[in-house]
Amino acid sequence: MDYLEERLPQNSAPEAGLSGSQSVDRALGLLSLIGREPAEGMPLGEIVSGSGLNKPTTRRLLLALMRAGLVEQEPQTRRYCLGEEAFVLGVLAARRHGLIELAMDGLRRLSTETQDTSFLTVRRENYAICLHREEGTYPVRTHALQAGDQHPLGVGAGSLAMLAALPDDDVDRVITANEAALLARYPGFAPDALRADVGATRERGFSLNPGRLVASSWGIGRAFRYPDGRVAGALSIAAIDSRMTPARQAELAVPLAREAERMETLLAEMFVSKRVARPIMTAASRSIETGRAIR
Amino acid sequence: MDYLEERLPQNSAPEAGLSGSQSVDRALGLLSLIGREPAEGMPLGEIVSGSGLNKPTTRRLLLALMRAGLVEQEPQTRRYCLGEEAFVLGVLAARRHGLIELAMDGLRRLSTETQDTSFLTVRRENYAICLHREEGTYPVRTHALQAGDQHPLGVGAGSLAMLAALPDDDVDRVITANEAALLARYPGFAPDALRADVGATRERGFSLNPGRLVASSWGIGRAFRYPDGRVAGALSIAAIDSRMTPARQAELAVPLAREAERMETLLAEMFVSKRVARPIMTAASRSIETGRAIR
DNA sequence: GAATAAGGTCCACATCATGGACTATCTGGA
DNA sequence: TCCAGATAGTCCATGATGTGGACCTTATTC
Repeated sequence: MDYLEERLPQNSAPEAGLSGSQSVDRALGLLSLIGREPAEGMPLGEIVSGSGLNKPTTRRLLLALMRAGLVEQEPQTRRYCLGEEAFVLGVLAARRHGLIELAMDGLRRLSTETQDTSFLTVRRENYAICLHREEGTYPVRTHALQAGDQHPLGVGAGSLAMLAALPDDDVDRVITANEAALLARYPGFAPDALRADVGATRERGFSLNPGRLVASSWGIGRAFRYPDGRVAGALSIAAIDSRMTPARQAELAVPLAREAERMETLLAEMFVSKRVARPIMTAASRSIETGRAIR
Repeated sequence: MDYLEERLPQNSAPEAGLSGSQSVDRALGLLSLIGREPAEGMPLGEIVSGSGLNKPTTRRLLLALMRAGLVEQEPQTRRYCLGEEAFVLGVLAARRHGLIELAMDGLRRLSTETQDTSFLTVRRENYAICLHREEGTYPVRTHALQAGDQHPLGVGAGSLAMLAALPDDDVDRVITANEAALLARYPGFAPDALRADVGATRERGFSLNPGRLVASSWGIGRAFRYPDGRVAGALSIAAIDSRMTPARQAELAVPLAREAERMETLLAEMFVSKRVARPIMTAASRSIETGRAIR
């Protein structure tokens, strides 16, 4: 009955507030779960175990999501994946949350100037998700990071830049929440190593991923903030190791910092002109400890 | 109790299949309703009347959507609008439904070659929604259509191109479903006028909007299909009337047709290589007559 | 400062979501 | 060809969950 019981100690929190919409929460949790998985979709069994719900309930909720077009099921594989409506909804939401649009010019400038591939990354709970990848012209390119990919906060250049931009206690909370995932799936990103990386990033002024995720695929990153101080996202540049010597790092850090600052200016303008205040409840303000949007 | 009772005769359909997830359906209906509205968001009262639900239920479902980050509420105005998570979800869904990515090159070519603004539009039930707008270089530009805008199928160049690409009985169903909205909010797009436009479009090979929506803002469009024959979307070009003489229409129709055909080729490749078959249930396969995703 | 309207919450009731048990379908091995 | 095992999907009695009338709270108007 307790959701995600295989992850959370049965009574960790005394189930603070009964939501009054259990099934909706569960359905939206499934949506997030399916989105998390790479694009080919998930089989029912995996969704069942991943969500902690039982099969009939899961299926029923999936049918509701399918009715709304947010989820689709492939006839061949019977796998469930995000639907067309989710895509359309994203376009609609982009009118308010158009970080990509805001960042596109900057990313293009970065990739043109440096010839390397640049990225826009945002935070999503304890994870970082790559929103856009702008190809560089240099013929040897790393494809370690695609739009839509997600890794624990701290894994990867942009991701680490955002982690380092958080206050200390948030850094601890995030690393603790991700500890299991880090140890299991990210060798080379032990919790202590991450803590050291955070320190180094703050001193240096930009983050550095020296090929830890994919060998020879290096990257540097820099976070930018909303006017109210919250971390909004990060810009990063990736290249093969031979194009990431300490000298070139310093060189690349200049346009990177320039574009990150420009992003902050753009955000500030947006918030002032549209009088868009900080939303009452956003993904970022939800409990950080659950580690998932579910429940 | 009957959802949307102010629109549907109380017992029009004997409530075909009880879903088994009433609240989820309702919540997702709200999501769609909020997405439909232009970006500043909707006040609670409007959501209540627009959905046909009562206030406590609406509010409770909104809270669930807010917990998931799909909806946000502005503290000042207390209006509800799409949240950051909806935007992120769209990016995730784009890995499968990346029509925009697929179309970007074509749109850039169109805008560069013609100097005018070009658009990607898709169908969403009885409506057409603009997914992307690629600016042209010509100094006088029409801003009649922005990304995220939606109009009844048939209203606007791309929209009309898609309507004309449907089989006759679908055309009738769509126009009938939109009749009230057309008469109320789209003077110049009377149902009969639309039917005539469909015929003209089919004969001509491309659709034409002679400034019907916004005076002097003309456009031509052409639909493209998935390999299985379903309409996938439409490309269109907009310009001021003086740049849309019959001669120039014919001239523009050439690159427009070329790019639409290219889209069909790209889609065919995608479907073959990824073996992505037609989903069991998509937005497009849902009942066409309700006119809304809700219930 | 009273009146109006809109946003938001409470809680008893009964409707709707739940999940154990079942069936159908697919896959691979002998 | 048939069986074993695994995965997908459905049924339906039960009671937990979502519902909505009534009420409270906060802004705005005159």
